[in-house]
Amino acid sequence: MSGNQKPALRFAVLAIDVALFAVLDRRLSVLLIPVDRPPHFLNRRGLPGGLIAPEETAEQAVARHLRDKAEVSRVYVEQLATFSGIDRDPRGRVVSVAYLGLMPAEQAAAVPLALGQRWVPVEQAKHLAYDHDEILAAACERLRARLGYSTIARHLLPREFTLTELQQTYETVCGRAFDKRNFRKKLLEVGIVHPTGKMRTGQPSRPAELHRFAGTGVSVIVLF
Amino acid sequence: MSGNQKPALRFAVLAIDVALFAVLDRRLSVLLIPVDRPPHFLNRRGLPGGLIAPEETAEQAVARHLRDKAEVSRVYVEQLATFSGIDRDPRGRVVSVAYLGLMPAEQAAAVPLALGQRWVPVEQAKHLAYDHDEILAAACERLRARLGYSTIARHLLPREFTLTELQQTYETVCGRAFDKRNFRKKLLEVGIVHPTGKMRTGQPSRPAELHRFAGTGVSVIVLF
DNA sequence: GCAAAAGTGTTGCCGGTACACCCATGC
DNA sequence: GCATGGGTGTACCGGCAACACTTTTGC
Repeated sequence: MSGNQKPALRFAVLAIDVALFAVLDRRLSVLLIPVDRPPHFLNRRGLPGGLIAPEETAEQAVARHLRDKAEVSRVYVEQLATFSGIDRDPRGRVVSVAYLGLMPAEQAAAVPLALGQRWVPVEQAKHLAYDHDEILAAACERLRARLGYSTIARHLLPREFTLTELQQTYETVCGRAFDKRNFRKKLLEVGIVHPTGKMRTGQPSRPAELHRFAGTGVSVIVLF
Repeated sequence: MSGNQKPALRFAVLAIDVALFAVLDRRLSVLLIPVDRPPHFLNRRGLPGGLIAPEETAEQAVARHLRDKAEVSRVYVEQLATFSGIDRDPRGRVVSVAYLGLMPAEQAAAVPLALGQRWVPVEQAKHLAYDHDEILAAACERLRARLGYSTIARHLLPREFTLTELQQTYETVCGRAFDKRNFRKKLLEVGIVHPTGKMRTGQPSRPAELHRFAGTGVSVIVLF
């Protein structure tokens, strides 16, 4: 381990893994794929991922693997952390750059399940293969934190949404309730969402006004 | 840049880079080493770093390179982000896990400069080799942010310090002044620092009481 | 005794939180 | 007309920011 080791220019095996979240049925859920790699992992589940090719960035690898393996495209992702534990993959040394991804519920519902992949509520996503428990825990923690000081929630919702839907998204991810009046006041006066004038009708209740996030992309704010 | 380069660098090589900070002479400074790699980088400077060996984690690689190259040991480091731009190293594909490191001023002053390495105020650390400008910018931003909601500042100070030294450290990193009474009140009532009873004498002014950070390690708080 | 930095409390204001009722629609 | 969720305003309280003078030492 000390400096008298010859610089090892051998191939590094570099991978990406993605904790892709959606709020489904009022639960924070993560997309898991089947893992069956005898002798170490039999009938387990894990996060989607794969190797980084020699001529692509980690971000491009994320997009490629989500497209090819999960038939998922146009998702928001951001880098989480890199996991370099020596034995994280028992087959050999694999260093993984982990990403946090988000999807609106409707888009998540349209993800094909033919490949055995499933949306699983995070509290049930335990005993994953490799070190994916650890990656998932880091991703959850990061998501919860970012919700409070960024507009990242926009990527968990469709373009237009009601304020109740927005609030429920926050409540589901953060695991606690917010006061309806304070929540609306805050988001509107900070100016990160604004009303469209359109109404959502068809429910057996008073119609709700549809809103949109202001601007594009994720910006930094202070919400709570 | 593509696969037709020489074999040793044909696929991704994994490296670490460290933005190692210290507050010296009331300036936030970063440790830079000389970079002389014809034909791309002549007489430039860059962050210390090096390759990750096959049997060590990224954290171990950081410790090893700092020890071997900069003769620096026992520093606090935390992972920053991974940089995987395809052309970030013109010699070939190198993916780098970047780290943020911190040192107390006295320890930084004791770092040997024989190897050409220098502590450089961050505002003068421009035009670095590779993508190190980008890494350094990310590190500065992260350091400033973490100062406000963690006790990370403990690693920029010696074990015992005066409240004025602590405040100056915050002011230097954040680039703005704080009110003396409010600053002390906050840090003391939150309980992250506590007085030792010892005094620092020898200056031509009233002696100041020495303080310590409570507990060990970095914890999460809200300061401002 | 003078220069230099240490130490110490109070007040006003703003923002966060707690809280309850009427409204519009589908059936 | 009734069930369901949508939408709205106020009052209190606590935390943050602004602010100036006295104290202790070295020289």
